Amino acid sequence: MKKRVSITDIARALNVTPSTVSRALNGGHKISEKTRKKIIDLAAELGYRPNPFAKSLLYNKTYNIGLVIPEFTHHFFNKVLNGIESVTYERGYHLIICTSDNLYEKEKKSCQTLLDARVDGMVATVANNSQSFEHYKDIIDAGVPLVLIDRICEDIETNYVITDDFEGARQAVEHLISTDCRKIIYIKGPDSISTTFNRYMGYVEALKKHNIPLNEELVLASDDDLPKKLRALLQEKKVDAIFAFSDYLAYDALKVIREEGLSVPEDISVIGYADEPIATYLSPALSTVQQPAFDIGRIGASFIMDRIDKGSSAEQDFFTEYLPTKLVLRASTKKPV
Amino acid sequence: MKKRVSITDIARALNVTPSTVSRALNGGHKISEKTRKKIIDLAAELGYRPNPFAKSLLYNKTYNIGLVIPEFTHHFFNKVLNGIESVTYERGYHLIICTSDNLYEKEKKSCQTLLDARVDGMVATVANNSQSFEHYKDIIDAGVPLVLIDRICEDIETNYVITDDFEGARQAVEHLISTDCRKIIYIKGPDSISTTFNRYMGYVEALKKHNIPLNEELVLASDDDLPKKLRALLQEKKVDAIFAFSDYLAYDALKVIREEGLSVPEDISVIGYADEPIATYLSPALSTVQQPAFDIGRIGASFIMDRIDKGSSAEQDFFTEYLPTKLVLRASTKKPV
DNA sequence: CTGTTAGCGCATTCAA
DNA sequence: TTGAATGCGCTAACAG
Repeated sequence: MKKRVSITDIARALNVTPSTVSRALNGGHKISEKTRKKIIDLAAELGYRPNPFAKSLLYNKTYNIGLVIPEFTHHFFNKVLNGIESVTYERGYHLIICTSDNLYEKEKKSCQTLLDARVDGMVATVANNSQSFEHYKDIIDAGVPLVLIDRICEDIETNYVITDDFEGARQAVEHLISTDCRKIIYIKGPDSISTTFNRYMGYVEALKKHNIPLNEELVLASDDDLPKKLRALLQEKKVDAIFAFSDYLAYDALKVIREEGLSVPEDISVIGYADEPIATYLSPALSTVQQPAFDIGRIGASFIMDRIDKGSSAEQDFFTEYLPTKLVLRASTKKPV
Repeated sequence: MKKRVSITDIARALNVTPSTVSRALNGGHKISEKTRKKIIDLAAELGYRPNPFAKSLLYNKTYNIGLVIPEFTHHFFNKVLNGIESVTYERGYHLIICTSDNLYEKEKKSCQTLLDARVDGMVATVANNSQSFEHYKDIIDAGVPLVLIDRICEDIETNYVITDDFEGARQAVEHLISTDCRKIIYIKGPDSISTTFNRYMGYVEALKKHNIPLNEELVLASDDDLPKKLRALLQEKKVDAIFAFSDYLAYDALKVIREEGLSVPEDISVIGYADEPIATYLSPALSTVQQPAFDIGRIGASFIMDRIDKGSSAEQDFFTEYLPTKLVLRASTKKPV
C-alpha cells in the first residue's frame, strides 16, 4: 500500500522548504530551473497528488457540484444526468448525487447534505409533492449558485432550464387536429408540478386555435379510475385521439383501447410524452414529444459552472431558458390529410 | 447572503476558546452544563455547520464514495445506482459519480479523478472494452476499498458483487427445454465481459444436462449480421427458441421473427435478459431473467462502507458474492408441458 | 472545567 | 531565488 506523499515529504527529501516545492509545482516563475526540475521530477516519481481538502480549506472551493433529482426510473432523468456528467467531467468538477424519491423530506435533507458538503453549485429538480421550498431558499441564501431544471417553481427565484412544455403539447395536439381528430383526450400528470399545467395549457391553446370547444369531460386525471373512465368514453364513442402526459400513461391508454377492440391509429390516435425507450418498442410504436433531456442537463450544469468560475457577478438577473421539444411521429398516429 | 460561521466565530462571541466550543459541540463530557448550553444555543442560532474540509484534513476521511459506471442507458445500471444511493444516503456518505461510457480512457481518468478526490471507497463496473486494468490496481494500491459489481475481471483481485449469470441462463434455457424446445439459439453479448461468457456456460450446461448436443451454428454474435443470420436459420426451420443476452437483443429477434411471419411463442419462444422496462411493454410481453440490480448496488455499497467504517482489517479475504436471478415468465414463452 | 499549543497540507505573504 | 511565518477550520494532547 503506497503512502500518499505530501509537499512536505518532497521538501524534506530535497532539503528545501515546502514553500519552494509549492512554487515549483504551481508554475510560479520565481524559482531556478534547476530546483524546479528536481522537484517536478521527484513529484512525478513519487506520484504526488495535491490534497484537495487543504486547497478547499484555503480557497473555500471544492469543485463539487451537487445534484438533487427525483428518481431514475424515468429515462428522462438519466439523460439529464448524462448531460450533466458530460460537462462536469470535462471541466474537472465532481458530481455529488442525491435522489429525492419525490419525497419532500428526503429532498430537504439532500439539500442540507449538499450544503453541508460545501458544494460550489447545485442543480436540482423539485420533487413532485414539495409544498414548502425553504430548503432551496437556504441554498440561495448561502450564496450557492442554483439552477432548477425541468420544473418551474414560482416560489423560488433562481435560474431555470426547462423544456417548452406548452409548445410541445400544442404541437402534439395540433398534429392530432391536422389528422382530423376533434375529440381529443388529455391525460394529466401529477397536479403539483409545472409541466402538467403547461402541457395542459398547450392542449387548450391548440383546441382554441382550431375553434374546438374545450370539453372538460375529456381531461382525465392519471389516477386509479383512469382505465374505467377511459373505457366509458371509448364506449360512448366520444374519443378519436389521446394526448397523454407521459409515454407510460399512453401505454395504459393503449391497453384499454386494445381491450375495447379498437385500432390504433385507425380508430384512435395516441401521442405520448418524453420519448422514453418504451415508446419505440410498443406496438404500434408510439408517437411522442421528444425532450432534449441531455441538453437540459448539459446546459444547466454548464451554466452553474460558468457562474462559479466567474464568481457570482453581483446583481444577477435570473433567467429561464426554454428548450424546444420535437414531435416524433411513429405508428400510433395517422398521417396528416 | 448569510456568512458561514466557524467555531472561532462562536468562540469569539462567547469569550471562550475554539477548543471549548469544539468540545461542547462534540459531546465531550469535560465541560460545564452552563457553557455547553450557551454554546449549543448560539451555534443553533447562527446555523453553525462544521466545515468538512477541516475535518477531512485532520482525519483523512471524506465520507465520499466514488462510483464508476459504464452508462445509464440500460435501466439495469439505474437500479444499481438507486440501490447504492439508498444506503449511502442512510449512512451519511456522499456519492460521487463518474461514467466511463464504456471507454477505457474515460474509465481510467475517472479512477484517477476519484483517487485524487480522496474518496474513502469505490464501487465500479469495468467498462466493456477495457483490456488493461492498472487504474484499478492503483486504487487498491492506494489502500482505497474497492468493490466491483456486475462483471468479473480476472485480473483484478478485489471484492465482487455480481448476479449469478450462469444460473440465470441455465434456468432460462432449462425452461425452454421444459416447453419442448430443442433448437435453441443463444445470442451473445459483448465478447469482452464476463457476463457474456457466464451466460453462455449456463446455456451449454442446460443443453448438456438434457442431452442436447451443442450446435455452434446456433450461437450468434450480436453484430450487424445478426438479423441476416437469424433470418436464414428461421427459414431453414432450425430454430424453436431464442435465448438472448439482453432484452434489447430479444426485441431485435422478435422483429425478425415477426417479419418472417412466425408467431411467438407458438413457433418460437423467446427469453431475454435483465428485465428492462421494455420487456413488460413489448407485444408479446417478454419473458426474461430478472436481475436483483437494486440489491447489487445496495450490497456492494454497504460492503464498502462496512469496510471503511471498521478500517480495512489487515489481511482481507476477497470474496465474490453471487446474487440469484429470477426467471420472469410472460407471454413470449410457452407454458411448460 | 477551560485555555494553550500544535498540526493536518497547502499557498501566500514578507524577509533574507 | 529561497526560507520563515501565517492561516484556512478543526480537534487532540497537554497544562493549568
